[in-house]
Amino acid sequence: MPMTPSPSAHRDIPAATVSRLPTYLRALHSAAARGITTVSSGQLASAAGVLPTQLRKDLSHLGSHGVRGVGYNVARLITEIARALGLGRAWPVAIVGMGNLGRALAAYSGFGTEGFHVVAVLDRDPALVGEQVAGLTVRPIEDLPALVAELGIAIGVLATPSDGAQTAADALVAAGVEAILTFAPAALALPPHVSLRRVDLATELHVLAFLRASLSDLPDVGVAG
Amino acid sequence: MPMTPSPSAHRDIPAATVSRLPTYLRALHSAAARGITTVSSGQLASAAGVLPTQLRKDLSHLGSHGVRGVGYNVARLITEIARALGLGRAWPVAIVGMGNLGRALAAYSGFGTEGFHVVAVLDRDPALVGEQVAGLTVRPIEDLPALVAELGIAIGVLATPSDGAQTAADALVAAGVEAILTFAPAALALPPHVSLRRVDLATELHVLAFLRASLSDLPDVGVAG
DNA sequence: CAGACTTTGTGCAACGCTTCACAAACCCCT
DNA sequence: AGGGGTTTGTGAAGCGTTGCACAAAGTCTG
Repeated sequence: MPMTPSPSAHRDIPAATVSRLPTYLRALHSAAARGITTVSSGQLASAAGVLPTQLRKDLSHLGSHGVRGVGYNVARLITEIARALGLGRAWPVAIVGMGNLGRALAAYSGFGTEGFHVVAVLDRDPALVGEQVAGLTVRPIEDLPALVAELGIAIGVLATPSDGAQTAADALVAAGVEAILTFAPAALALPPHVSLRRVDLATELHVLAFLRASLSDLPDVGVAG
Repeated sequence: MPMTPSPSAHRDIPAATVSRLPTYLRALHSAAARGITTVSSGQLASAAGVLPTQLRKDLSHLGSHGVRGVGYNVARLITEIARALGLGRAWPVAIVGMGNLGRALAAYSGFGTEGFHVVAVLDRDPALVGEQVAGLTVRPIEDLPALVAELGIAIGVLATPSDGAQTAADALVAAGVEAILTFAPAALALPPHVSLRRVDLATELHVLAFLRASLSDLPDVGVAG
């Protein structure tokens, strides 16, 4: 079995590790921009807000190797992480739902790096169709199959209200999109081969309220000034 | 203060459970709105997208008790979860950074439920100060201490670019805010008593790219129609 | 009132992730 | 060339979370 002997650490990267790799990548880009060519696990870890041990264990899953006594080559590590994450190709993104959040996401600069590009914005509301948002014309949902085929859209972002989320998700899946990022606080039913990622702003606030409230319960902390 | 002896399961609720409670709460509100007064763990779990066992274990940390053979009383469970999360009081929120994202968050309806209210919006840029956003006047960062004292602000939301995030966070902490939700993709250094929660949109896209890419690597899935 | 049925609550095992401790490997200086 | 210092890579322990299996507890029917 060939199986590409050395650089085949593709799979079996723990999910927790994957979710930290983008942070490492950002810190590495920042270091490279400052002309730094080598970093130790301690430096990189503190830039990323994790422990050095965790960074090293994370990196060990990549098959990437640092140099003992020296550290990691910044440029090489950037390449390794980018490859592990599947970057290095273009990732055309479509955003469905052009309310406040959808507009902000369309204009958000964080969505325009590392190969991610918003190439289509859509809305169900005919009143919004045809408007210009972040340099793009708002299209109706019915255009999705054509847009996906034409632009190679690989990721769909749902910024619709909760009630429209399932319908919009179904439309994305029907059009061939297999990765969805949703901001709608609703449980979506999707085929198993579609990857889903949820960002729930209300939940984050609730968790913070819980943390803050249990803080106040504590006997002697944070009361006196 | 009486201290309410029996229902004091406040602390030692697992973090994973806390992060699911808001979802349950939302499903319960939806059920209540439809006139449903009793739900089984199976029904509620499927509405929330988790397994019934997990729902029951989560709920067991609340001290709340359902009725065997019947299920949970919707109204009572709403009260129990809300109390566990520290809801039932007002949570004034301040948003720092009035770029695209900050504006969208200020107008986002999901931030206006369950006692959460955006009561102040701020920006470092003098050109933005004085503008109206979502019915509020943009204030300069220097006003934070006065606003926190006056409005009882308990939660700060950071929607600034990465470079300004640490400064803005310091200003929030100095003003007395002890819970921060940040959208800036930067590692923040904060005093240990301040609760921090990060939402990183770029990371979510990267993770999706990884999931999508490993999907394509798979031998025989999703290729043929 | 008894027995069948339903649904909750929970001890326990399995799993994954994090952290520690330490050996292996490399550089640099003399 | 050798020794000291530094940093990586990883086995193993510790911890929290998930999922299972089953007993306990309640309702409903005859």
